[in-house]
Amino acid sequence: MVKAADRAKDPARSSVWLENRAPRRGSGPAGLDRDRIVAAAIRMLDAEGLNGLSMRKLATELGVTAMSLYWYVDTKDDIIEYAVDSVYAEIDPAAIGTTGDWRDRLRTLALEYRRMLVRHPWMSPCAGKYLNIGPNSVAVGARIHEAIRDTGLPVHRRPSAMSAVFQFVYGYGTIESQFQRRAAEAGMSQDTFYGESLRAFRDDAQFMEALEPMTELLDERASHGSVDEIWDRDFAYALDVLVAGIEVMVARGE
Amino acid sequence: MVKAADRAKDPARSSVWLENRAPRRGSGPAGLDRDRIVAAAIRMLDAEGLNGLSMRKLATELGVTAMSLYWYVDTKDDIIEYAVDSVYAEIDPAAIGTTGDWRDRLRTLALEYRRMLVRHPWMSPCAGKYLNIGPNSVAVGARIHEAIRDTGLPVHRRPSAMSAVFQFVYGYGTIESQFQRRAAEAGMSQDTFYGESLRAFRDDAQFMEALEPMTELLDERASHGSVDEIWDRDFAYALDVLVAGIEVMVARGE
DNA sequence: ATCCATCCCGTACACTGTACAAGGAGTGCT
DNA sequence: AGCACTCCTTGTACAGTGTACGGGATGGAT
Repeated sequence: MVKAADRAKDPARSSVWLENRAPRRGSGPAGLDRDRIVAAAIRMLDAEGLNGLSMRKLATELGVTAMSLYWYVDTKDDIIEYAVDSVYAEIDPAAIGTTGDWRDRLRTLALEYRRMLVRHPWMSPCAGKYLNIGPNSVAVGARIHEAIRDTGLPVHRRPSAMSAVFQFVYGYGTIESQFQRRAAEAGMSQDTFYGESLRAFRDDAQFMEALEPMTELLDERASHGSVDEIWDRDFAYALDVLVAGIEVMVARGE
Repeated sequence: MVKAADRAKDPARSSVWLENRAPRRGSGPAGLDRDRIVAAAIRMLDAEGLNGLSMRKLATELGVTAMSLYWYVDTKDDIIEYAVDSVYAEIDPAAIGTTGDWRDRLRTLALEYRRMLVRHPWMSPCAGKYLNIGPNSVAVGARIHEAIRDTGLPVHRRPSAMSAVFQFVYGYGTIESQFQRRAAEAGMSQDTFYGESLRAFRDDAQFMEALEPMTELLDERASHGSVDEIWDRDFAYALDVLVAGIEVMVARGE
């Protein structure tokens, strides 16, 4: 029998979910519980960011000492992994359905996914660090797969198509959420922060040459509404591009 | 005059590059130098990952104490930000050119970008944490912009199109590099690691239901060559989807 | 000789994740 | 009743982190 501590340190362990199938449940004297721990961790991550989460602070918030947490969890990283899967539950698979136009389903999924990333800015770096395999994320993945299946693309092309759509959503949501985080940290609205960034950019003679062609583009964009509207419109348009691309491939039978 | 330490802690400072325009250069008695520091940091990041980089270890490698580094740099995060921009230089903007079919240029850029992310697995989490504004990254951005400009898309759609392509590349490169990192940490080849992951997945009754439709897909994919080939083919195909989508939008005048 | 900028280092502080061993609370068995 | 046993919680301790602060060392200019 492998001890929990050894399991946690095994580099081959790719996800808590694959090895630790029987989660420790049931609350003890302190009313502790893995779900409660993860929920508190998410609150703290939302409020203070990835670096703001520490075992001691988390434990204090739960009225307990740091080491108590280790009864329910092998590692701090495990908490984060549980938290990552937990927020995937905000994308309700049931609300998407398994029938209807695949375009609509894909768009809804993409939108929900993006919103989730923006709501939890700490998610983006995590998605690049952990495997994101858990009951909730897998459920979402299944919906995505179903939507792609119904496009009519050949089987061996589906993973690529899934990538094309959802890696894009991930990347887009990342940029957006990081931008919002920066603006919030600077104590500015998104719009003034955007303006400030632009001005800083333009003023910097060091980059003038390379930046010149881009300022035109950014100015144009800035005159088309608030930053929020820009995000939404850009995202919708990019999704249209992807859907159009998929339709072309389907028509080509490729 | 704002002191360096205050500047570093100013939450409004979005990038070292925007505020710290006159980099401290020139080597002192110990032969130290910001370029040397950043180069050593990249080596260490490549070898030991994001968590493996510490000021003390980095200093030791340079034959110096930790605090010496702070003469050339305000913060550890700054080193990472310099490192991030530095690896963008691996995508040679000159090699891409500004003429020729935009499709070819886009594909080359995407491929180089992806390779860069895979070469430096620590880059992906960073891209989600920092702004990636620096001379090298801006130069790459300019090439991307030029390629998109030549598609014939209307000006106000270009940012969206850039997002669609490069957020996808970023997301894709992230998944790929993380997968490779996991495999390496587990001491397996990519192929056996892929097989192991599949088996673990399938064996796990807890997720059977949601996973069932996906195993077919994964099996199909596994039978189509090595993991490396799968990455390449998936990526190329997804790029085709995007290019096709852009062409449709151009044709629609949208 | 003095001053000053530049560069480097030793020490110290608050904080991190977590290993380890000891304790308490509850339950069931004898 | 006493004992054993499992489940949960805690105190202490360690090695490591980023970096603030003050003090040297060096070399060139005056």
